[in-house]
Amino acid sequence: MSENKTYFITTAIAYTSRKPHIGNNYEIVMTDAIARYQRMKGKDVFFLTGTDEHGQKIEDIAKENNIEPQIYVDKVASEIKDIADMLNCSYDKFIRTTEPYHKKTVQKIFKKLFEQGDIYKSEYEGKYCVPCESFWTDSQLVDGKCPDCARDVNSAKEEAYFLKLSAYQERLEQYWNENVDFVCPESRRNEMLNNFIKPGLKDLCVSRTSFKWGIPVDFDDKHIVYVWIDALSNYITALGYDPDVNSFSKSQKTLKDNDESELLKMQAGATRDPDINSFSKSQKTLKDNDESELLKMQAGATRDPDVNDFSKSDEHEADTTRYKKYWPADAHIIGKDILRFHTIYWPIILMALGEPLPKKVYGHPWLLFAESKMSKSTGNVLYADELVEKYGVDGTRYYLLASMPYAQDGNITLEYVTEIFNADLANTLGNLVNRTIAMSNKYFDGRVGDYTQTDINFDVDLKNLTLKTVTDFDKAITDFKLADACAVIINLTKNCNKYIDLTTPWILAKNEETRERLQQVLYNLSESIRFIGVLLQPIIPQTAKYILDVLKTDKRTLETLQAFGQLSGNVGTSEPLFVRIVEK
RNA sequence: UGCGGUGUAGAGCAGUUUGGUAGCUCGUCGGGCUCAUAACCCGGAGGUCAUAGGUUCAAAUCCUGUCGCCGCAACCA
Repeated sequence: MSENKTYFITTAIAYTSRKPHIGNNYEIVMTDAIARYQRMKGKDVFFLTGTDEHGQKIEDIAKENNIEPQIYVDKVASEIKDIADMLNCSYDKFIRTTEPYHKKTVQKIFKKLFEQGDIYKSEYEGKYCVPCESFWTDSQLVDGKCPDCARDVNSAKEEAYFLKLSAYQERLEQYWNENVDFVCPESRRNEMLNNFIKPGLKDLCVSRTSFKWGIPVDFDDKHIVYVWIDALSNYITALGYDPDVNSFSKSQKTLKDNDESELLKMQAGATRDPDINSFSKSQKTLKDNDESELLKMQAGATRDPDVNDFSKSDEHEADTTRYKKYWPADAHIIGKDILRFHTIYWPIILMALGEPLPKKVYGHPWLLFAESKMSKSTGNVLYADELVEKYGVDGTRYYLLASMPYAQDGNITLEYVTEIFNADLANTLGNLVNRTIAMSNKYFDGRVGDYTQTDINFDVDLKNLTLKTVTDFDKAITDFKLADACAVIINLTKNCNKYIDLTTPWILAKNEETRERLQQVLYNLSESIRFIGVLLQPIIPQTAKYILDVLKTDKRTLETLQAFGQLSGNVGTSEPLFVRIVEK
């Protein structure tokens, strides 16, 4: 196990056009589970999330509501952050693209790329719908007409800046070839490769003049930096990257390993407290965004400076220390729809800047509502707060993590969530903890005694499975297969339940001669439950803490799972972890 | 049309890389147990593995064709 090594993981930044639904929230929960696990492995983790707040759409929404875009995005960004907190996500920093340091750095990046010739001024040509004032691509047109208003479109030109992707074609291909696991899942990698890279890259339009709500190109301010350079750059601006400071001055030709980041490894000592977030987060339910809120904002047209407490690391990156320490990213966790931007455009932007490339990008699938895309207009949608209210934070987290496939779209309905909640959390896990703790108290006043190794098959099998679960879990979560990771734990839990039936402790309790055996049985169970509790920490942190608290153990690290038999002392008493939900 | 998926018991899925008696969860039926949250444990029923051919001693698994469904196709942030 590597110690004191950094691990930088990010979600995509969420677009602040509206309150996100549970399908949007899946990403941060998954990322949180990985981040928490990496902390358990002793990594110095930096977990970044945030919001993307610019663009035409937001400008339009703000106009419709007759408020300033900034007021609008403040509100939505705050909702997004509240949801992240509610779901107990242990991010280290929440970046907003409207923050001054981000804007300033993006302008510097744009300028640098322009000055070195990677960005050039040209004309954007496309189909233009005059009434809608929008450009469309051929593939967007519906029967050759504007997809919005179904009217005819004309060819039109607009002055714009372009990024020379074509110049980096070879280097990008080389990186892809030398890092076969740069993009996962594999099916998505093939899709990118066949559809975009192999046919050859076309230069990318990186500015707009059709709207104002964005970061102006500082040397040509009728142009606004279009989404790619603005949004993608968050991953480095959040760390304090500054193109004027030579962070990685040397060549980035060979990026296949992380020698450089090793060099930049943090000095000893600055490890993060893994429990810093586990319980203190607010469980407040979120108010629905209703119109009165918007009206209120219009009335008080000024921003409340206190509302904007977004950065847990209060200081806004004034230097590049953090950048040097954490970049390149170990993992970008993003939706499958934006893989292209993260696996083609983003690496090229970084190459142009002379910076190292991220090590891994995972394009996760979508969470569908009853087989169809979540959409507010059709009512096919669920929100995090509805689920948390019914299933609790951990019930919600568990469903998301346990039921999402690795490469294919997942599904959610209240029926499915209830099914999983009852089966895995209430019946299998909750009941196991409850019955075991109850027996410990009933038969031994909570004393677990000491570990006694036996040759009894039941004991040996349970112990072996318990130890194997640790490595299986590690493998699954390292591959980002959270559903497998959950299944591995539940499998152990089921086997613990079976162990109880095989060893029949209630019969052992009847005879004084079998009292010692009874103690062994309960010990083995409690110790296996300790393993379960430790491994559940990244998945359902509150419940895991509760379990470990009930066991009254401080053996909560991965190191304590290297050998079976470390539990000692007394256990406490337990309330049911999850109460079965009976629909009616 | 190109590319990538996908079609397995009532529902949701695994298995296909490295062919060898079809598996898991939920539901259902029967049994057991009573420490426990009407939970837990065991067993049964239920599948021509989309379809048509082919290779093979042997195919859900490899090859070819067909049909259905989904995603992506360069700027939809």
